[in-house]
Amino acid sequence: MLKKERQAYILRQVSLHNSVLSADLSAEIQVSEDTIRRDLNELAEEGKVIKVHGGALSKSFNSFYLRSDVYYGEQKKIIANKAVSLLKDGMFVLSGGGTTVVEMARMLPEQLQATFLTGSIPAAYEYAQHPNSEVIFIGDKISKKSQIAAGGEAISKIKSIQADVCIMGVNAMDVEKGITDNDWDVVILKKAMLEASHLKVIMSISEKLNSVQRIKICNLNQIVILITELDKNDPVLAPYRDLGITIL
Amino acid sequence: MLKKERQAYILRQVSLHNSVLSADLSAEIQVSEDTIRRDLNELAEEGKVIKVHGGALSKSFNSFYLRSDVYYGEQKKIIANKAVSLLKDGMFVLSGGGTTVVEMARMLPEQLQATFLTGSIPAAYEYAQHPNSEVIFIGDKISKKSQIAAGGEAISKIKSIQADVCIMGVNAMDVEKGITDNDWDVVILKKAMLEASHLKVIMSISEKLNSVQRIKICNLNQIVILITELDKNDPVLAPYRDLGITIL
DNA sequence: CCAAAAAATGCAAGTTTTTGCGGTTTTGTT
DNA sequence: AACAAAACCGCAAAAACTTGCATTTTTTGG
Repeated sequence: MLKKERQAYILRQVSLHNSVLSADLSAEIQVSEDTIRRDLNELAEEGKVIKVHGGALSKSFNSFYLRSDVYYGEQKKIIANKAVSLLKDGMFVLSGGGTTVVEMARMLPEQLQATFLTGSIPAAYEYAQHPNSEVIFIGDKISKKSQIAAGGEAISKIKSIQADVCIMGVNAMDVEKGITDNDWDVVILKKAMLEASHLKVIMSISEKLNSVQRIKICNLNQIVILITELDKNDPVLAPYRDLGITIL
Repeated sequence: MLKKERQAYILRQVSLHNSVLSADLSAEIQVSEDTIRRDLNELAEEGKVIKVHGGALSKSFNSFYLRSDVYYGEQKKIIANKAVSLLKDGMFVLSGGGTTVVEMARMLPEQLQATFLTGSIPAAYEYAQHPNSEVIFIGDKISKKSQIAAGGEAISKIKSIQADVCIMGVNAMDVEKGITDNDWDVVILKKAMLEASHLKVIMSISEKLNSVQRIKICNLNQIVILITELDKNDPVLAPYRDLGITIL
């Protein structure tokens, strides 16, 4: 096999799998690992691949795996935009505290006159910037990890109210296992929030779909509306639609 | 799986779920926890994540800074420095929400283990950044003007506690007229805060000395400690010292 | 076609990186 | 203060890399 052929084969494998191991290639092409290494080094010098210890990565690896926060930001803006459309004047909105919620808070239309209840410091801060809406902070001890008020005080306060809509981001969701999270305080809080509101809306970037974390918040059949950055007819969402959830 | 791939996976999990546990990752990727820990340390050194006991946190989630306009930054830093010296381990601190307080919150010594109660969003945010102190947010409707929780709920909550020290900035003070402000909500709140604490400390840049605003909070003889950016023996402060106030 | 030069390949020896493991220390919690 | 989990430390084995060199293959110029 010619050198050029071999390198072409390597490139194909890289673009196919996003990464290759020197040992694998060596076995596949039946040449010594040294040769593979030299090939990879050449390809790396030419800028065709990224050489790493043990093999090589595709150039597009960075955008594929190391999706920047900016990239997530775009998705979250799409979600936030859809969420905003649910809000009407006079509504009582129980709101969580994730980054998606903050994004939504920044996008509220000027004239909206709603009342937001939240226990999240960043979210409250953003809501407070809004000219026509009110913010009520549900106080308690602040959980450092998530910057939200968590504790019996907050829980009982939430339980005592009845909101029109509850909007929150989720950490993980799965058709089988429902909505899950890994922070005990947050779970308790979210449970209470969902119980306290009539219209239960959750927001999630599609990457979090079909993932599970340790502590369960609720089953999916409790959820009324699901917002992702995907088109509402995307096949990935089919199983959720089948559960009777409205997809936005 | 290549090391780089593994680290990329970790980064994705972190930015997706805001936090990860070493044990989880270890199980997911099927490598020893030691390896995960080494990865997390590397990523932390590169500034990609924040390493904590047991796992790591997303950098972006924990660092969206609240903008705070500091006009008299230097003077307020001097004041904040003096105020910090009053705080001791185990203290219950009732804290206001002005820029000076925020400045102070940023200057807390690492090891301080105190509990801060506040109704101010910016202040709570800063306190929450501190590694060893606790923050309890006193919730209520947020007054847009001052970014603090103001209302009957907050008042009655404050009245039900007994703090060691109350630290707040003031808007105007005068030997004759006492401490005054021009925002009704804030006045009510500050009154309650002063009543609820044993050691009453106020902070003010010297410019605000001998000025009066519309609504009265209290007389100066109630105040125990006054902190300004001036030297404690500055003649401007003489009338206040004569009232029996300790000048810092 | 041939021979010299150049390039490519494989191999061996030595070095570096990576990883997991046992034991100890630190940390956080109760 | 006590306990368990997590972090740290040092070590050792395995894998990967480097370098130098000998051998083979390809190229090139008569």
